[in-house]
Amino acid sequence: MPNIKQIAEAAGVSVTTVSRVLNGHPYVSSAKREAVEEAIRRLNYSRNMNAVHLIKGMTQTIGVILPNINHYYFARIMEGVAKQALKNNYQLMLCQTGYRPNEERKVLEMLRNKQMDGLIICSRALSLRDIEVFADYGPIALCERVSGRNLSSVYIDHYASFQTAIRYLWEKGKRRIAFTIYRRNSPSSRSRLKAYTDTLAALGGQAREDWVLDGYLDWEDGAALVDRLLAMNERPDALLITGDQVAAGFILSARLHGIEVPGDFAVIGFDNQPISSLLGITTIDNRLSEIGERAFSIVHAQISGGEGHPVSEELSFQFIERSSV
Amino acid sequence: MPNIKQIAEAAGVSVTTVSRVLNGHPYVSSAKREAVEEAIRRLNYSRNMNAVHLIKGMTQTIGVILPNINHYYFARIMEGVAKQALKNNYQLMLCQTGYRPNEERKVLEMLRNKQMDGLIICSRALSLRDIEVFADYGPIALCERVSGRNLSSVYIDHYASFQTAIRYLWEKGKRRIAFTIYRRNSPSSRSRLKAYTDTLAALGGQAREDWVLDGYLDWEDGAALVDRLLAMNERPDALLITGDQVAAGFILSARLHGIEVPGDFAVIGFDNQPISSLLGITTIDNRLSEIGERAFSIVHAQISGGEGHPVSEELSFQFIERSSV
DNA sequence: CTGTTAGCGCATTCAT
DNA sequence: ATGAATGCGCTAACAG
Repeated sequence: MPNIKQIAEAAGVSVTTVSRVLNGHPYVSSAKREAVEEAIRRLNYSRNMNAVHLIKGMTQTIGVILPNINHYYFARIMEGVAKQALKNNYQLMLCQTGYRPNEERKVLEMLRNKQMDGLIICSRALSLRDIEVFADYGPIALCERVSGRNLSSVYIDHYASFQTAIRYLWEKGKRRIAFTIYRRNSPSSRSRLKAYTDTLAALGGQAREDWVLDGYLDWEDGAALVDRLLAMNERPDALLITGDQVAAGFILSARLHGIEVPGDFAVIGFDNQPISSLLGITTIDNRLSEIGERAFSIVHAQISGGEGHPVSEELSFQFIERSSV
Repeated sequence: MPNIKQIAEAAGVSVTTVSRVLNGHPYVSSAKREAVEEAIRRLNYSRNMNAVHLIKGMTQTIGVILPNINHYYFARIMEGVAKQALKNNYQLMLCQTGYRPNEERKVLEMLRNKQMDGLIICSRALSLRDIEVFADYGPIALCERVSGRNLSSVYIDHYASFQTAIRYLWEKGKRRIAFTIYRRNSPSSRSRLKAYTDTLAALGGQAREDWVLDGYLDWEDGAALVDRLLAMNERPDALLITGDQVAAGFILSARLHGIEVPGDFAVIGFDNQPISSLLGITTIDNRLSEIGERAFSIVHAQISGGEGHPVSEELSFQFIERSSV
């Protein structure tokens, strides 16, 4: 592969002039411009972007941390991020770290290394304190509510969405409400647990610790939920299921057991996945794609606009009433 | 951010020595090694990887081209790729190009640019001829059958899998077999169409052009398929549906219309997605995650092992009999 | 409008 | 075991 110097020689100009046409700068006579373009074509030249990255101190790349790309929640966020990245001519580093703190640290280190200009964290194992340290090296946005830190944030109000869902169930006459989550200590789970407790207390209902069901992430977990409920002495009459694929797994498995939704259990799902529409699951649209798009745009704006303060942006969820309650 | 020279000064050694401890080389006295490590810690030094990439002519990054990450098929392949990337300490550039030739070209250009050391193409719009040109700049693997070119390939024999499915339907007494695909001119669709024609001809059945249904990619497409079938004068009695989410969309929508599977239409899906298990869909496991893993490993081996010839690797599909036929 | 020159930060001969 | 010097390929003052 030839370099810029060889192109300069071949075209009979200086490297500066080559660099200028490469970067579309003005002040190049069309004669020289054409000579350079001809040399580039003839020698099959292509710029070595690593040299550009070195000298500019930037890579036009942002990283995305997520536990697993093969899950609707993350793939949908990523889709939104990628859409904006394409539009803004940015590259994406996909970092599937499986909630392993050390892998997350390696990615943060890449920000420091200048392999990426900014970072989006869809979900995390590390503490905010550990993450914030790296904000000195480039803008970081999280897909969760964060405040009082040098970190940007795009989020849905999970507390309010849970409150909405619980009140809806209550109005429909449900008094025995349980809910499922994946990780008990995730930020969203904490908000939801608090909403569960607060809202039922306000309504005069009962928030039961043994009705907080964790470890539910995917289709098969939803299917397994049926057995767990059947084994209970005291069964709930309504379920909030955080993730429509879990809700779908539950509903489809329930049918096989002769259990009816909403008859035996009312169900509210989350994310408004395509499957929820097909099964008539009442759900809450968390606007995942837009979260991804906004996260990208915020990070991108901070990279371009010379930093500025971190941004916090709340997107409003949407309650979608169908027929599972 | 300090650079290697400042660390050298702070530690009272030369930059060479710093570089040596950075890269874990031998022949450094422990006294100097510790001095360097201390200086690194004290000045909060981090290597600028762009300089390393420039001088080494490599980036420890491979790119992945796919049309859309928010689809089971691609997310599952990507999961496999990412698993191996993590294990081998490689970075992944996710390039969601939406079947736009120009975007695919930009990614190929990045290979030439030395922004990535190799490339995996999950699905494509460009011709093999256009792609092959770039194999001079780094190993490229496609997730489809390719031969006689300077390109590696990991694939399932779609011809054989279709043949298997059609014969199975035939044995079950089905004589009016239709099938759905997404893109009519994709390589896999061509194989499938040929298998459809050949196999039915061999069995003495009828391959009908109007029973080749294209444009079916996702859940809602499956749901829409119901209407399309109902509008037909002559209806098939069996469907091969390439993608379990499409099959699921069809089955769930069919139920709402009082149509029975397998009673009115037998269905065979593809990919062995979790939903197929929940709905009892007979399907063909295309081993997507392993395709991703193998694609990564092949590209990685070629990068490390100084090229060598392109590799072609066929993975065997698995027919999974359930209750939709 | 054009060219000379000086780095960007690092790895790596080649001496010693 | 260590260091001086060279260069990876490019951009951007600066000087004309």
